[in-house]
Amino acid sequence: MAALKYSRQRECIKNYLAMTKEHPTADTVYLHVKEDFPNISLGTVYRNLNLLTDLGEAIKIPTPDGGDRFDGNTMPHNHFFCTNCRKVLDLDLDMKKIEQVNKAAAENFDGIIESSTTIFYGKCGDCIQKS
Amino acid sequence: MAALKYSRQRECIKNYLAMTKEHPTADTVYLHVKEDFPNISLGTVYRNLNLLTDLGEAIKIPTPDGGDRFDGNTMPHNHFFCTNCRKVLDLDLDMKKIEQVNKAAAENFDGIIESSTTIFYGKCGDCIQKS
DNA sequence: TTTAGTGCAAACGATTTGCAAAATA
DNA sequence: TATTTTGCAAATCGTTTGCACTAAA
Repeated sequence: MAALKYSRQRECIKNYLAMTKEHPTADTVYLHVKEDFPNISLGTVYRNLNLLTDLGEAIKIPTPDGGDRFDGNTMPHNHFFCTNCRKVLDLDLDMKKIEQVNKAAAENFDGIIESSTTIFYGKCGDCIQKS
Repeated sequence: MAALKYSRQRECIKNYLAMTKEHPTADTVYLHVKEDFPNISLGTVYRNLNLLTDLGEAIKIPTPDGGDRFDGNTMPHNHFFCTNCRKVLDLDLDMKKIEQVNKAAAENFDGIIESSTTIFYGKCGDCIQKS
């Protein structure tokens, strides 16, 4: 049910997610979209972010920080979380390896594995240089 | 600093984590430990759960549900999250595969990868039968 | 007797929700 | 006009924290 209706706010959020590479928090999205829609509320941002993830047009990345990050790139790929500066980066990784792991995991399991998320932890290049 | 001192509450939490396989939330731990320590507070449970994870005597598993789960089994292993009943299960998986993926990930990355967590998603055996 | 751990309750940050008004179909 | 989406504010959820008190070393 629930026929989807167009909204400029959602469009703007979608565009922002599509062009940025910084894996923003909901609040960062809010701050950015606010430039075009000064009256937009955080609630609307959350509603649309959730809607987009449900539609498969965005990805929600949980971090050890508590808050989630959002990513407009829905192609299967992996993420790196810098434990020093708390940045989230994309990780270029042969997805064949991931599929192999998924397959291996399915072998001794009586349920159905639909997907898997891997987050890598460590220090990013920037943080290493500064130390 | 901060010399560690014994506490029966912590001991009880530790024992519970050691014997259960259900990957409990902080609240579930609280409810259980309350049977032995009726006056224990949720704050104490959180403090000890965090202490134990810092000491490496427990693992904190973030779920898409928001709340974290805790695991007394600190041996490297993987977890499965049932998107239907929200249960967390252990997954028997050859850790060599995981290490391969970690290694592959490090190759094209200018930072340092210290660890990685993989969570598998799907439907567990119980939920499949019931449908 | 010094230091760490506890219970309690208040505070917190991230996210969700109810509702009347505004936008879309 | 019918239905969805919005803005706002209050509410909720999981977790953390300050403080006076108790237990361990």
